[in-house]
Amino acid sequence: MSRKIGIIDCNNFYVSCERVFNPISIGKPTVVLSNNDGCVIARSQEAKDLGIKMGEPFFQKREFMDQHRFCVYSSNYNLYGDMSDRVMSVIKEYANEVEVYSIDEAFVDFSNIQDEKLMETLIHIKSEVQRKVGIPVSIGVGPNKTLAKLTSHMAKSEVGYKGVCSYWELVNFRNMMYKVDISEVWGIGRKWTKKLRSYGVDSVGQFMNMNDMIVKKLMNINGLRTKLELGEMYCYPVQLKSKLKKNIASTRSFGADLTQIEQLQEAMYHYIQNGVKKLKENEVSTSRCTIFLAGNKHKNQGHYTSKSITFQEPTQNTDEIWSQVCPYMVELYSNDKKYKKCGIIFNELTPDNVKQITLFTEPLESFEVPVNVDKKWEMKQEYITQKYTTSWEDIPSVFV
DNA sequence: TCTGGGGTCCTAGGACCC
DNA sequence: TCTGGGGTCCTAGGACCC
Repeated sequence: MSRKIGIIDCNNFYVSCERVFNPISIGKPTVVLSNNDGCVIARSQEAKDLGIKMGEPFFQKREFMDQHRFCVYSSNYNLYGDMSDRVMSVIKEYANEVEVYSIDEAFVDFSNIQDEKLMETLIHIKSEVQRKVGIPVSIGVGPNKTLAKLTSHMAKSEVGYKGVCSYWELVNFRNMMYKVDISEVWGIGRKWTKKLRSYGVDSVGQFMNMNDMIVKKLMNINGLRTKLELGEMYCYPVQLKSKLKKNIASTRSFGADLTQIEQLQEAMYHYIQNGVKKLKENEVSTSRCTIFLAGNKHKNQGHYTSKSITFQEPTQNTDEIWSQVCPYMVELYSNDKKYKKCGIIFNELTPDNVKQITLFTEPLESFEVPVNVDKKWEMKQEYITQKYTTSWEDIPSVFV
C-alpha cells in the first residue's frame, strides 16, 4: 500500500503574516523586503500579477511600486518565526508524523488515514489553520515528497482545487505532466532546467520518459531520485526527528563598501557575537569555522577569500573565537579592494552535553593578539553597534 | 546611492597512507 | 631509470532548497 505524504505550505507566508497585523494591505499589492531592504523576498498574489519577481532589487522597482500603491514591509523575522510556530502547532493537532521542513512548510505522513477520509481531513486542517492563525495554506498529497510538492503547486495555481489537491484524484496524471514545465519540479532548479532544455526536455512528462542512467549522469543521484519519485517511488523519507544542524552561519552585506581592515574586523566581531548567540540557542559548540571576505558581485568586484580555522576544543566563547579569527583576517585582507560582505560559518558542531575533555591543552597562541588585551576593542564595538543599528534598522519599515 | 541570509547534499580531485 | 592499486580523508565548487 502506498504512503500518503502531504505538504502543507503557507501561501505568500511573510506577506500573509504582515496582513494578519496590517489588514490595510489586504487586497493591495504587497511585498516584504530582505535585510537592508535589498530585494523582494515575498509577494502577494497582486504583486505577482503585476510582474514583481522573487529576489528583484527593490531600488529598481521602487517607483513602479509607488505608482501602483504597493504596501511594502521590511522583514520582521521574530513575527514570522512566532506565526510559524502557531501554524505548526495547529497542524500537529491533526497529525503525529510532522516534519517541519522550513519556516512556512511541513511534510506530514498521512498514511494512517483511510483513503475516504483523506480529502476531508486536509480540507479541515486548511480551514483550522486559517481560523486559528489567520494564515492561508495550500496542501498537496501524494505517494512521496516530490509528488506532494507537485500537487501542492497545482493546488495553488488552479483555482478549481481550492487549495487542496490529491495526486490520486488527478485523472490521467501522466498526460497532464506534458503541460507542466520542468522547472516546477521540486529539486530541479535553474541550472538543471537549462541543461535539460538543451536536451529538448521542457516538460515534466518528457523528463519522466528519460533514461535513468542519462538522468544520473546529467544531474546526480538526487536528480535520479527526483525522477524516480515522479514515477511513484519513495526515495526521500519524512524526517520525524529534527536533525542536528551541521553548520551555523552569521553573515551580512554592509550598507556601503568597506575598505579598512578595522571596519571589517568590527563587523566580523559583531557577526561572531551573533553566531555565538545561535550556538547557545542550539546548545552546541563549534570546533571549526570558516571566515570569508567578499566584494560586490553586482559591481564587477566579485572577489572572495576564505579561511577555515580549527579550534583546539569545542567552544562557544566569542572572544576565544575572535582571538583565532583576527590574525587570519589580516592575512585575507588586501588594502586595494572594496568589501561588501563578510561572515563566519561555524562547522563541526557538537552538542554541549557531550563535550570532550582534552588532556593536553596548550595555551591559545592567539590570545596574544593585542586587540584582545587592551580595552580599545570594546569601545570600538560599542561605537560600531550604534552605527550599524542606525544604518540597518533606522530605515522606515512601511511605505504606503 | 540602493542587489538577502541561511541551509543541505554530491562530486571530483589532491594528499596521504599502506 | 623504471614506478601499482586501493583506501580514506579533506576541500572546493556546484547544484539544490527555503
